[in-house]
Amino acid sequence: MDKDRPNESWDIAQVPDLDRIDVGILRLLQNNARLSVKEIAAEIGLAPSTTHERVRRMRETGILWGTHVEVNPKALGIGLEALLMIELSKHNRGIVDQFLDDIVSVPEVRSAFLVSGRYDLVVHVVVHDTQHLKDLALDQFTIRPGVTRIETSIIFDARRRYELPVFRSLR
Amino acid sequence: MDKDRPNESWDIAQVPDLDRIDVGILRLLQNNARLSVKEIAAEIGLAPSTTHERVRRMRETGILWGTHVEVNPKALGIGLEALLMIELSKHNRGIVDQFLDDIVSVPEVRSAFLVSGRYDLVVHVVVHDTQHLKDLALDQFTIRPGVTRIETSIIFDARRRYELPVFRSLR
DNA sequence: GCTGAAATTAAGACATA
DNA sequence: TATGTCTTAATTTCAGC
Repeated sequence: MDKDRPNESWDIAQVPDLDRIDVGILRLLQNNARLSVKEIAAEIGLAPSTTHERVRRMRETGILWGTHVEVNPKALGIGLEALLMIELSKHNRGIVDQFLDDIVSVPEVRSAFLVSGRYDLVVHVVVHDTQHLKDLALDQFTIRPGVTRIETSIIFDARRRYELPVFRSLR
Repeated sequence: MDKDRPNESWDIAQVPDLDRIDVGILRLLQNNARLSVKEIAAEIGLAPSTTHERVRRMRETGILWGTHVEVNPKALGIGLEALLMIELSKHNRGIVDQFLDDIVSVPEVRSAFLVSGRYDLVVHVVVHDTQHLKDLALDQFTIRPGVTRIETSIIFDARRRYELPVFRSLR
């Protein structure tokens, strides 16, 4: 769903073929991007060079995008996370796109979703404490033109999965 | 915010010291976990072995967690993402924790947040199409005991940042 | 805590089947 | 498309500053 990525939108007929081995490789790498080709090969029962070629191909065709390390938020002084549920007054395309682009440059913003339903935007932010959250909401969101209402939901607990499921037929 | 990680919750006095160089390394690795130590060293102007030692230390102390590759959702047949806003009837701790643990084992769930405010849970799901989304909502969420209401927000567009900001003093 | 060099291991290219 | 070999490049360790 992010912008500016290679091969983000394939024609449905152009989506590269994948088989069960490819999916196995993807599963391993989504959970640990630092696995060596040798380790992956041993896990899935293929020769390292073959495994290497498959990984290379998936990178080239845009199935595999970037890799990211996870950093412990507490180590950076992040003590609180929240979801900001935002209602906009105007749904003009240009305004909404600009809004998305603007807020993603705010350091506290981790992700921003343009959605259907009661709200128009859901924004995941990370902050130091409640004071910081209040200042952020007021200075960066309430103040923006087009914003009619913000509801702040503090995140008490979270769970994440790093492995995407497969909803297509495999070769 | 995730469970079962090393050093997830440091005492505020025990948070490891970081300096600007460490933060620079973290910034680079959050955007590209495949950077070689040599490349990082060149970028920040340090010797590779020193850089390596800093990375090793941050891994050991739990500042750096895992690494993950990003996979193009379209390559796996994922055509639609949504946020499910869920209201629960009972706020008994055990029930809520169990609920979180249960839904994170549903393949379509990417992340689940326990939050304050109008809803109790916000769940990010990935599906093939709208039919799939309907089935998922009914079969996996509406059906669960304790769920009183679900609002489905389809995600039209999204932006993400992979770099966490720093809200603490540095050595 | 930083450096530079040495040893170990991995990545990436290629010829072959 | 899979494999084994080979070359290049990286990681990781360590003695010295």
